[in-house]
Amino acid sequence: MRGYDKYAYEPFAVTVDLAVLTIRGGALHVLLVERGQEPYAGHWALPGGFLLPDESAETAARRELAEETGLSDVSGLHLEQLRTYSEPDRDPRMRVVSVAFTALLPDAPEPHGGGDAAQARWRPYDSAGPLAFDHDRILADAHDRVGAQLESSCLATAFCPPEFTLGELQQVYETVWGLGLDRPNFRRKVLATPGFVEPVPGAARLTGGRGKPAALYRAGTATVLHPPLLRPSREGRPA
Amino acid sequence: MRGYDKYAYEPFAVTVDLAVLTIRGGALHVLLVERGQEPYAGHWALPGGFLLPDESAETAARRELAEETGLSDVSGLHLEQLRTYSEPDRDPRMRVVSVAFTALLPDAPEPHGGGDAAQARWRPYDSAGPLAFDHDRILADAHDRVGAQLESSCLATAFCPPEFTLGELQQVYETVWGLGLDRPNFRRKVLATPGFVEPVPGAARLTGGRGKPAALYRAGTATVLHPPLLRPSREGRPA
DNA sequence: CTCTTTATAGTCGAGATGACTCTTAAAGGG
DNA sequence: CCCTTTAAGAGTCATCTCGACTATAAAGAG
Repeated sequence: MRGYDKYAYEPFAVTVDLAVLTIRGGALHVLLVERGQEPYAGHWALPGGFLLPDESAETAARRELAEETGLSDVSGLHLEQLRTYSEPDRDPRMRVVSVAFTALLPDAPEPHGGGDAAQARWRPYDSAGPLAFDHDRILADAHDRVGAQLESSCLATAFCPPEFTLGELQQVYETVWGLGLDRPNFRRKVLATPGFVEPVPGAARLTGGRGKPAALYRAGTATVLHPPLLRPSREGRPA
Repeated sequence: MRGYDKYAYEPFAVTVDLAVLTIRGGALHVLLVERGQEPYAGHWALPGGFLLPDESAETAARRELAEETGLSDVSGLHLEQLRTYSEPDRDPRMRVVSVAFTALLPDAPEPHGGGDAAQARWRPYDSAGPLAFDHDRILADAHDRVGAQLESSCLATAFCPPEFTLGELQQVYETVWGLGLDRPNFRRKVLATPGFVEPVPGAARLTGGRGKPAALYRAGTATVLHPPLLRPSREGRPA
């Protein structure tokens, strides 16, 4: 806060950018909007927008999320600050500082384009880029962060509907991490972690096709995983 | 980025705030500056300042760090973005969005007050508050983040001088976590993690007092701890 | 009915971890 | 000079965890 009254300070435009992730058909998807104006007209970008005068970045992010996804209730969705991007040349027109957020959605309703002309669409994460501005970097950072958080938090349930099977939960891990997990071991680990999931008493769901019906679970009260659910590392031990 | 040309956007003042942490005499300390002007004149605050027109937040943070600590070379110090604070009322004078950083220092030279009149001083973390603005919250968030990062990264060496003993490294963990660790187990764990530390060939240091001289180590090349060094949880297993 | 598919239960060994004990090498006091 | 104190570092041992794997149960397809 030094220099408040001593030096002139530069005014900046402040925006929020959202990396909205969901899982559709076993693949990680991200919500993108098509830009209608220069620069990057016709390119895809992460949804976002300017802070209003009386909004915090969190408030603005939640407002933008509601606008872009068309969901009526975004109050329960997982929204978390990622980091702030402030390189001087990240927007060719002017100095823009952007606070990026990650949002995780359980189901994936088609976005209805928000309130303006730009169309919005779910795109597979692997074929999302190249995006406008530095959004490729933001998206990659969001993926890294979410992948790391799956290890030590109960975040995975944010990708799942209110009631889900352990198979669905496992698919969240496999999809985000991009690798397969052993089903009995995953099950043992999840059930041994108090507060991660709690069984829905009598319910079982036909998973939509063949096979034995799976028991249903709800997200538990815990937020951190103790001990963590570590993803297998490539280098086990170079003894 | 929607609405760039459609809506007016509010200009914001953008600052950086720094939670500069070090360990002095077995206690966590934080660098504070005394405010000379209203609001909060006479209160202590985290060092920080406005972004210059052509600076990224990271560049500004490193510049402020050099100014506030008086260190000639801050290029090697650990500096990391924490999060951005943007509540509309966090500064009573105007709308200020602040990007907060954590910085970790090995040794603790007395700060020489920077280039302006405000005095700067190391304060014990436990008796640091109350601070100006929302800096208590920022400082607490920084402590949480650093504590969590000690578990899964090699960050602890950032608190240590270039050559250090395992006892000193352990004290970093104990100080930040606020609990005692078993020395042989800590030693075993650190040495079993490839790339965490590497021995300085023939060197041993008289630790300054009684006891067997300890071997010296340098920070290794690894950045992540696989597997992590978990802090003991209060609830071991309520079986 | 039989095969396939998916959920769930159980087994087994290697590795990691927590709680200890013991030895070694220095300083300091008498 | 000897003995105590202090801290480093080596080693032990039981337990827990985890990965790999096998087996059983419950559904649909043919």
